Amino acid sequence: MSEKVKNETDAVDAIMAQWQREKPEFDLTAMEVLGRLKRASAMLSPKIEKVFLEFGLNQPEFDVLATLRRSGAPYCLAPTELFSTLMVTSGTMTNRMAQLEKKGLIERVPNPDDARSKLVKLSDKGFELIEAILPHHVQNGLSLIAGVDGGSLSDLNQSLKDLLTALGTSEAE
Amino acid sequence: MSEKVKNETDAVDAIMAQWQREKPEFDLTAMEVLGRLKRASAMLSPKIEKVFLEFGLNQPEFDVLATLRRSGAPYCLAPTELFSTLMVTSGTMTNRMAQLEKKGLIERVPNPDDARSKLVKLSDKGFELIEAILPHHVQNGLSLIAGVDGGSLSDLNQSLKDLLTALGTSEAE
DNA sequence: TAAATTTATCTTGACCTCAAGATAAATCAG
DNA sequence: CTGATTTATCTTGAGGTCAAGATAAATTTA
Repeated sequence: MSEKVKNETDAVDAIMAQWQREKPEFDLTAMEVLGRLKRASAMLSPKIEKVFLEFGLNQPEFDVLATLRRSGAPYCLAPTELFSTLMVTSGTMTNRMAQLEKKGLIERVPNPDDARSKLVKLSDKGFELIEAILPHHVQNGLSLIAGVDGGSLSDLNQSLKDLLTALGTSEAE
Repeated sequence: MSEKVKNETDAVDAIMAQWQREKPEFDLTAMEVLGRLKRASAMLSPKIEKVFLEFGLNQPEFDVLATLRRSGAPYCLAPTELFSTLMVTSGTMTNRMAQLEKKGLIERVPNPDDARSKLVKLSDKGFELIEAILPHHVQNGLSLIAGVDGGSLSDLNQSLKDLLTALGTSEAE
């Protein structure tokens, strides 16, 4: 458990030391791990988005194209499925779709089963773009975690899975 | 390392299965762990902010008050120290300070050493509010991770620390 | 089948954030 | 000491998100 030999301190250690001094009566175990989780996510986000920006997409736009792409042919989903998968509101999805449609990366096609919605479909241009980005995105991810040894990474993955399971998951990338 | 017996699947497993089907040639190890990290953070944020909202603060406002509080008496910092600690821009900090000042939770006092800036100081009201919130915040954090067993949590904390160290940290809560 | 209800999406208004440029004080060069 | 540069902060304009309300189609009920 805590038999590792690493003595390096990160920014969260400094924060915890302050809290310990000011509020010694608090059990800080949760704040520590939750603080690290938040910080890690915050630091990684711009590094991940950087690749998308080089291809003219921001993170939200990439998320939509990636969700359509991994759904498999014909790369077509209902808006409801998209925004529930992506954990955003319907209004947010409306904006994103308008943006992507203007760029010609998706198309709205009539839903034969439900006239209240139009389906969202990856255009040829959108398909080609996401295909072009994906290898770079995957490689970028590998680079970002390259400094962490395999065992620690495997621990991290399993622990996060435990946490997500405990929370009861949902959302996408 | 991977000798645990848990077979539960989370949402990221489903996403990875789609990618595996569509893009079997990709090494998805990074996407998997980064996806879980992002998702865990996204799911936790509203649950953490909920406590602050009950006290009339949002997350950004809490962050400022908490940073001042843990800095210790006299609970007074320069804007630059605040926004670099909190990893936001100076303009964002300007807005937050205006908000908190309007609520009477902070005061701007002249900086004797540098007339370009005014120091930000927790007001009595601000101090009392953060003191009132903190126990609830700490308890809430403990509740949020209650479903994860101690060993997994300890692994998670250490792995995140490894990751943050590898990334080269910065920011606050 | 017509009214009531539910579902799927869009619209509106407000909030938070950032990047880039503007201001003003502090510090440095000569 | 004076102009040039750096530093600290604020202002402005644009983007992304959400909550709540508005629409309109689908479904249920009588």
